[in-house]
Amino acid sequence: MKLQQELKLKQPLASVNHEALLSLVRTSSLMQKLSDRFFSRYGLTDVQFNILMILSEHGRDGLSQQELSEHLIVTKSNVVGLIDRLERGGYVKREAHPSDRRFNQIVLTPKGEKLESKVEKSYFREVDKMMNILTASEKRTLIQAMERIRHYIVNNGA
Amino acid sequence: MKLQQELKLKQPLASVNHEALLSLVRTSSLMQKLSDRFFSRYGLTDVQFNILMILSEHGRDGLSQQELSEHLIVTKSNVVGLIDRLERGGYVKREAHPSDRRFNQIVLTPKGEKLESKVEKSYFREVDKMMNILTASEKRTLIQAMERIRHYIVNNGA
DNA sequence: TCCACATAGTTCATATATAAACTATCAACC
DNA sequence: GGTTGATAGTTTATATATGAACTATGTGGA
Repeated sequence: MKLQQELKLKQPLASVNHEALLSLVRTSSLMQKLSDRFFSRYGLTDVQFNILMILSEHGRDGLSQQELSEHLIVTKSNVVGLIDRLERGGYVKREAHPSDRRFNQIVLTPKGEKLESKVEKSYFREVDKMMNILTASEKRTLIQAMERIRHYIVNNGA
Repeated sequence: MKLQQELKLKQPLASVNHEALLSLVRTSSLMQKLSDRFFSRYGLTDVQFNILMILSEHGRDGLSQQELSEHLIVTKSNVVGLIDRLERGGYVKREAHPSDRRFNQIVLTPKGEKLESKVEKSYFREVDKMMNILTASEKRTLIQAMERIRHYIVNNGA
């Protein structure tokens, strides 16, 4: 569907720049909703799955909440609640750092590991299904264009 | 910066599909943060400005909260709080519908109108600055590709 | 007319996100 | 070795978002 109808705009978008921006934002927001539905089948949110996936890359020592916040690109205060909920579900544990008591080492439980590896397979199948709608050339253009936009934001918006 | 570093991934992204998807999601999230900073200069959030802009298109009769929720593509329960906060700030008013007492007609106050028109100018300047980083051809490709992705989501994810 | 159903808005529980203020711990330096 | 400053995590206030359950109102049919 055309953006103008999707957003119920009374007038066509006057500027291609604005149309391109809204295209991107609206698509990302729809992807978010699709991903909410997908992960809720496993009793997870997308962010929770992301944490499980990051932790599964990092083995027995896990990551501190500070490190997690850097991987997730959110504030450390946000991580507190995220880990609280995952801990309540039995998917992760807060363990003491052996030499520095300021740190929590966040590690997957066996239950968390099991769920992660199950969901991950299904997740990548869905990603392929959706993204194969684009041609290889479109994907290259997209990746490249998005990188330039991020470069602009990081160097100007901050 | 390359996505792999931005997301602190230990390994390069195995699939172009996943890389394209994360490009998009990560860029949209950075845009969100940029827009947070932009609108906070005016004491607004991006969603609040969006509401003001939608209302300014719709004149004296305004919109019901239900209609607003359709424009914003959020649930009606979310709109309650959004309008509460805008009303508290003096930017909008809930008015009674003349013939159907179920409806609130949401309209801009003069204060809301004034702020909207001021912020809007500045907003479009910023959009142009950022999106002019892309070539006209990249923007066309982006708009077109995003539309196909949204079509897929609406027809498969629902 | 009254009953059933639909519609608009609200409330509540929950999840995500930030910034600011706070506690606890550690490290470094004089 | 004690003060100073940095770092890790928590708490609180606020904003956004959903879905489910609720109230109030309107509509249409038997």
